[in-house]
Amino acid sequence: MVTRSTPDMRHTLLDAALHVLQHDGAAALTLRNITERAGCSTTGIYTYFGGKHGLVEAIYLDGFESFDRALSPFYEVGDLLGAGRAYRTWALSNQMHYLVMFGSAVPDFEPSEMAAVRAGRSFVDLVDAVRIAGADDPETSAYHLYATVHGYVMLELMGMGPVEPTQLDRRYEEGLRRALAGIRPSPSRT
Amino acid sequence: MVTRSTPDMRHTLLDAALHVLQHDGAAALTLRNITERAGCSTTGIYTYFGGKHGLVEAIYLDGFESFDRALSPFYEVGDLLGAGRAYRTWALSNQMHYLVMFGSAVPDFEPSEMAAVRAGRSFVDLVDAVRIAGADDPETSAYHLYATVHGYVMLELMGMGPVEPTQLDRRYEEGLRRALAGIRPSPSRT
DNA sequence: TGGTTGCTGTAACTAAGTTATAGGTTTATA
DNA sequence: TATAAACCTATAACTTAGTTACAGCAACCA
Repeated sequence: MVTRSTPDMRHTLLDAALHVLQHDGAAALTLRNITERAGCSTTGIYTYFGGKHGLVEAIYLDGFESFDRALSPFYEVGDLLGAGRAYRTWALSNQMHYLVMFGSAVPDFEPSEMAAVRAGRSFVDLVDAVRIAGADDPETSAYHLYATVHGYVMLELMGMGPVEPTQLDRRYEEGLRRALAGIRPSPSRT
Repeated sequence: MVTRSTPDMRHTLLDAALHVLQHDGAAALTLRNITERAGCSTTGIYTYFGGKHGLVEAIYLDGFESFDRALSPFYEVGDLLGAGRAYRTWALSNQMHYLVMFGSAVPDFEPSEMAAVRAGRSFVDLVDAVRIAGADDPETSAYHLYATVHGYVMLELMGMGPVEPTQLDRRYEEGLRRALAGIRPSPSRT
């Protein structure tokens, strides 16, 4: 029984794709795996996303939306330490998602101009937060913070750091401390 | 005319693979593209590497060898600033190679235990260099330096940083300065 | 010189992204 | 309400990629 397009077939497909991605990895992100889970044929991907590239771009954009929702509460109050912790928490909870956004998990994927601009907005939010926190050079400090946490998270996701979770926690806290130390003129200021 | 196995057919294949990877990207790294360039059939990949996974692992290992050769002159004299610059230079000269090693450019690839250990040796060398440079806690400081430069390089390779090359240069120098500032007890020491 | 070993190419198999086509369902219009 | 247009959907086929079966041939050894 096929009724006229479930109004949220697009959501169903995107959810299925995210489930496959998170549970079985980027290599298993095939149209047939996704559509089998979503309960339609591969044609659905073309109807709603124009193909696999469009689907991956939807994943990419959805990731930045979710990411921003996780960080904005901290940004709004200029809590850079909290934001840094939330950054890693989100990445560890959405490992494959993170690698689609920041790694090259889907080899032939490159975000469109529109998507890249959207992704850049997350950085603009960070710059504002760093400005609120009182940095001398918000752009440079924000980029430094961004690059540092990204480096820690990528190494952890790729399994290239220490293996014990507690040591990873400690290392990341130390990394945050050092990266933030360079931001305020006097680190002891409240 | 087919003579008995050219003694360096393995090298020929690896070179061809690196050429395809660097010029056409990870998505174009297909057995047929590689073997067409190397002048043999796809069977050669199975003879010398056991399949595509083995070939990618060879690329992975070759990358760390080349990487270490680029950094060791600086490590030996404890020149962390020079090593940091050489790190980025190597990554920018071998972008796709870097993404195979540190990104997830080949989605289903995971290095073997042996290969992961070999990759870890590069970090051990860095720890030694940081110790020579006089850090209080070489392990932690080395990991921080590692994560920071990796973060900067990954953002640059993924096109998620500023676009002007001179600004990327300046940003990276500033990142190095900040990351190194936390290493020596007194940054003004010669 | 004859046998063994190992490398090589051809061709076929399976899986994945994509597209053509036909059929059916909803919406709009007369 | 009847008809037409638009849209969605599934089936099936096409292309490409990783892999394997198989047969042939070159090098080495006794």
